[in-house]
Amino acid sequence: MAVAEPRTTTRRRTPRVDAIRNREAIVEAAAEVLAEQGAAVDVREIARRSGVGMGTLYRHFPKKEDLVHTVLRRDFMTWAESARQAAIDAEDPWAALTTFYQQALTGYARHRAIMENLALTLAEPDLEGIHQLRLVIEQLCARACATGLLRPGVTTDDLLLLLVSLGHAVQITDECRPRMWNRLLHISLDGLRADHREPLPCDSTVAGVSAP
Amino acid sequence: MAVAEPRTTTRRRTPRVDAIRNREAIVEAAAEVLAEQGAAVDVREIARRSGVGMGTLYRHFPKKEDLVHTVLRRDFMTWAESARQAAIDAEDPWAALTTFYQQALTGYARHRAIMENLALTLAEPDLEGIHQLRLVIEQLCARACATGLLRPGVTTDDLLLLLVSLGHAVQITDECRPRMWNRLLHISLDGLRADHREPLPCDSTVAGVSAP
DNA sequence: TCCCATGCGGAGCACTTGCTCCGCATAAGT
DNA sequence: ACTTATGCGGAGCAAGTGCTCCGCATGGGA
Repeated sequence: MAVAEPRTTTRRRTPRVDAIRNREAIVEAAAEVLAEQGAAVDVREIARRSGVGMGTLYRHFPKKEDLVHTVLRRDFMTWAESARQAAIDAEDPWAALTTFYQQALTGYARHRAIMENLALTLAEPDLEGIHQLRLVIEQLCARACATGLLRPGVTTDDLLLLLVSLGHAVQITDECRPRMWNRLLHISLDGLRADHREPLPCDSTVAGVSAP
Repeated sequence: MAVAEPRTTTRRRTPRVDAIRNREAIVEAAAEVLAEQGAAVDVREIARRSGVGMGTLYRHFPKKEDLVHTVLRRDFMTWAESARQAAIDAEDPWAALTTFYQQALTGYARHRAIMENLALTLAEPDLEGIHQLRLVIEQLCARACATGLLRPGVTTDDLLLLLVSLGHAVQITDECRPRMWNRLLHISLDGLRADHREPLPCDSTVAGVSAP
């Protein structure tokens, strides 16, 4: 069964080399453009930058969404990987947490398409890379919590929402007031420390608002 | 000179009543739609809701931008006014600050067009309403600072950026995790209190990673 | 070298959206 | 009632964008 027919129905198993090259060029160009301009970009711009025609682009990625997802999965994976590494290298749990935010906000908050989709970490982390990132933050949270440095009751979702929130602040201030967000980060991190009088409101951690 | 010509060139000083009615209907409908869907909405939708034709809409507001600005000015003014009132009513400066954030995030973070434009408070507060809102926050900041409750070095811009940042968090979590942002607000407000060891980084540098 | 399955390019279609144009309706002054 | 400046409606234009179609080029097996 697994024997390939010799001549009549020669199914090619591997794509042609130019097709592979083109596919990579498309992803590369798309990554650039998505980082710069977000997912609302014109598909023609991606085709232009990758030196490829529309037909080629749409054969490799039948929907714009397919291309966007491919790129986002790749970039989120890269991010998660580097974040995990940085977290491992860090001396103590608290340093790991602060370093993570610093790195994330310095390096990835400029990636517009990533920031646009980061909110999905909270709703539906279906994209593989997003899930990986979530796992890293979960670990950071657990470690900082275990050492008693993190304010009791702070959850992974809190840290994620803070990331999304600050990511937006970075995008807003990036051009007109560079690194102004750094002050906000300090403020938020201090609010995350354990030395506070009152506990956090457990408002609706689990969709809490009482049902009608 | 100021005498109006009697019949040949009767310049009407006041517009026709139906024109006034239409204009108001347009603004009303636009305010609704902009709050729900943001400024990227189709102009036809506004015309439809206000029961008016495209021609009418574009005579009153030659550019879509004109209509949007008119609505935003109105809504920002309303917001600033109610915020000012609430701040005056508050018992102490800190309560005024927390109440402001609560009210802003509960009531105005759902206004999509307002949130989209709130970032302008930091860059170019040319819209009159935005400037008014900035003044309110300036007062809140000054009062809380004077009583020593606010962390030294915190500026009006910090409070504004926090507002923008949290506003985004509200929009993100509004549907899937209602009021989850409340926890983030508590964290941030605690970070704003005066009882912290280290001072805030004075804007740029700090941030560890050395400049080239 | 020859052949053809596989892949390529980009004009063009379908739809959206900001804005205009112009024939028709009517408020309001006489 | 009559007139007309003022205002109205909505079809339609122009530009942008996702996606398709089809004639042509070519990698790679023989």
